[in-house]
Amino acid sequence: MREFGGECCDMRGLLGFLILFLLSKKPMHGQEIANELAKRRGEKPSPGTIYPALKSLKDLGFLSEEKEGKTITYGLSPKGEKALEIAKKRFTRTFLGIIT
Amino acid sequence: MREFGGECCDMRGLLGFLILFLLSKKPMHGQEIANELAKRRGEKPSPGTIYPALKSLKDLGFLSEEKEGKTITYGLSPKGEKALEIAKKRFTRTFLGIIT
DNA sequence: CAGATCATATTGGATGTCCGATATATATAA
DNA sequence: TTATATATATCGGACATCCAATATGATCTG
Repeated sequence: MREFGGECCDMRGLLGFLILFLLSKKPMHGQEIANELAKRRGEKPSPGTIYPALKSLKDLGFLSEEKEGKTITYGLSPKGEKALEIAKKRFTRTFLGIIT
Repeated sequence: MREFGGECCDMRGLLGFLILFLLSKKPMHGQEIANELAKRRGEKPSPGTIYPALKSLKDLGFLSEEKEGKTITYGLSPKGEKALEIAKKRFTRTFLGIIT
């Protein structure tokens, strides 16, 4: 049970969900997202984590992107917003009562 | 990204955490825990999921148990309560703002 | 134009998570 | 006693997650 062995409570499986949530607050590019996740998690996700995650979300049609020079600013597509709402409901039902 | 492919938002990596939380509310045996998880998740975890998870938590010294016939009622040990508090803090910091 | 820096991207692999199938033990029913 | 149901337990393996290392491309500075 990895989440209590010292690296308690990582976000296994919920990374995409967290990214969608963060992007719903404010459009960001990859590094900004990584930094924002670092604040929450305590550790900055590696490039090999963040970019494949973004690619997956993009492939699912959940992201809008705007390229400007070397940076790509991501936001939520309408499909992404819808997916986030559904995911939020499930997340809330599953973890209800834990956050007090 | 499995959590949006149709089986959105499973609890990957947070199963042990959820079990500790449930047991902090009320001591339960394996099947009760599985049923309680079913309510939250929508799907009942299989025996191959729930019992290894309980074993891990037990091996970590987080559970107290009381055997009575064929059922084993689990509760939290002092060590388990402490671990839950720490895990709750991390969870809250990570997912703050998502549950509205 | 080099050289440095930053953002993005890919890939290989170690590890973790969870399920299905199966097995054991206890209790209940016929 | 035999059959059935329920709770617990284990094992093998499919799949997912995430990181480290590395590579690509753009921007800036000397």
